[in-house]
Amino acid sequence: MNARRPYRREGEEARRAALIQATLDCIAEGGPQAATVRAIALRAGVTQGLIRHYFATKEELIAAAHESLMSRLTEASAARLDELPADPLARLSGFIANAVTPPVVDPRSMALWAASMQLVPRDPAMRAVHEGTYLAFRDRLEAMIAEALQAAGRQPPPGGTRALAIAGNALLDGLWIEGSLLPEHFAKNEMKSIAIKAFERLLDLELPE
Amino acid sequence: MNARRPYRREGEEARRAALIQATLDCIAEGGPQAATVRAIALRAGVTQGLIRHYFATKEELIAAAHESLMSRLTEASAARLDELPADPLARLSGFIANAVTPPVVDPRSMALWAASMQLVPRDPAMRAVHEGTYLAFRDRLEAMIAEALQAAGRQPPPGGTRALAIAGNALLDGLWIEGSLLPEHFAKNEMKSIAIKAFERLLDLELPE
DNA sequence: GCATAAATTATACGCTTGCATAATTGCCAA
DNA sequence: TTGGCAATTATGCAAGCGTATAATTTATGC
Repeated sequence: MNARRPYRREGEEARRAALIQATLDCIAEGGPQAATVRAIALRAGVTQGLIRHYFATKEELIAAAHESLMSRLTEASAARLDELPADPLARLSGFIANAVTPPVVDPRSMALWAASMQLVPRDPAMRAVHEGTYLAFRDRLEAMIAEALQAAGRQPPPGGTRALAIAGNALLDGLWIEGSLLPEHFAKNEMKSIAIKAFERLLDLELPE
Repeated sequence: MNARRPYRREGEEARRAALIQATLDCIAEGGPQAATVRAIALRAGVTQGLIRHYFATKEELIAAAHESLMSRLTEASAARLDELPADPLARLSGFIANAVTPPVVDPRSMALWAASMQLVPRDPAMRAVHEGTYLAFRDRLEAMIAEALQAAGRQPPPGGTRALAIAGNALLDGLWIEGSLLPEHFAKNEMKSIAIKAFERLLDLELPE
């Protein structure tokens, strides 16, 4: 006569958050195929039936997890913005350094990002999220570039700052990926110094730090 | 009394190649989870049992497919090198343009790349392949940068060309990703022009085209 | 305290998966 | 022409999957 497993009732929000967190952990650790309903439930400390109680389908849970991940990354980035100095040049420099060093550069985030990238081409919802976060980041970068140029008394190049923002964004993306994927190939502060020097040349500007 | 399905005997190499191709098609279309033994066999025009005859396990087939993909990309890149002009500046310019325009920029390649990126952190073999192809591409770029600088009579910046190659590689990677992922966000030749202008500023050099 | 509703566990079902193995067929050598 | 062997098909199996649903326990309001 095995006793039934005892349990505590948690609020809906807490349980949903725990399930989402467990889902992300599973994906980060073993890829999407490791994120089975049973594995997620086990990691969240509940039995598998409970998942159905909060998410009608597994697909729904995956989508919620992705949305949570992306908004968390966006929030983190926005929060950091407030911590940056007010001077436009130092501000841009800090923003760049932030994007290519831990904790933004991180194998786990990279794994999760790669997993969602895979869904973007065929899942419209995922695509919309990616589009939104990409443009938000790029627009933020473009604004900071414009302010930095203005502060230094420089003219934006012919064609405006759009091309600079696209290139700068691509540069940061690429460095983020390689820094996360092959961290031991780069010295301690190499990424930061490479990124800032590249932006200095890109913008024809001297950046602090 | 249904007749048994008729078949033709193919050489081992042809069948292996067909199975690998079918595997890549499946992954590109529906992600790794869509690459089931049955789906691959169906696409290759054989029955599922045959896969076991050529690959001891599905994992082995996946690894072979990944290796094939990567070496094909490397070969394609190397083949293009011969088609580039001899003049170092035009050569670098052509190399850059090539990296950010179709057929290199391509949603299918992007999907396959994302799928393998996911495996890099936990599969040592995948990691080794990624490391090798990344460094090969970067070294090639670094050599072309050095030649272009020399041809223009410029000195490499303090710290040498390593930093420039890392940054340039990251720039191309980032543009490749976004160009493949959100193609309709960029005008016809915008990627090419952005990439070349960015390199011009990065290297303080005028590039043709 | 007790009834009641909701949260959670427990169990089961049908399907798909990767893999094994037996049965057959196409092809080449003699 | 015809054996014989390897390539291929066909069939089956156990495990794991997502989902459905019934049974039970926790908490809450009266």
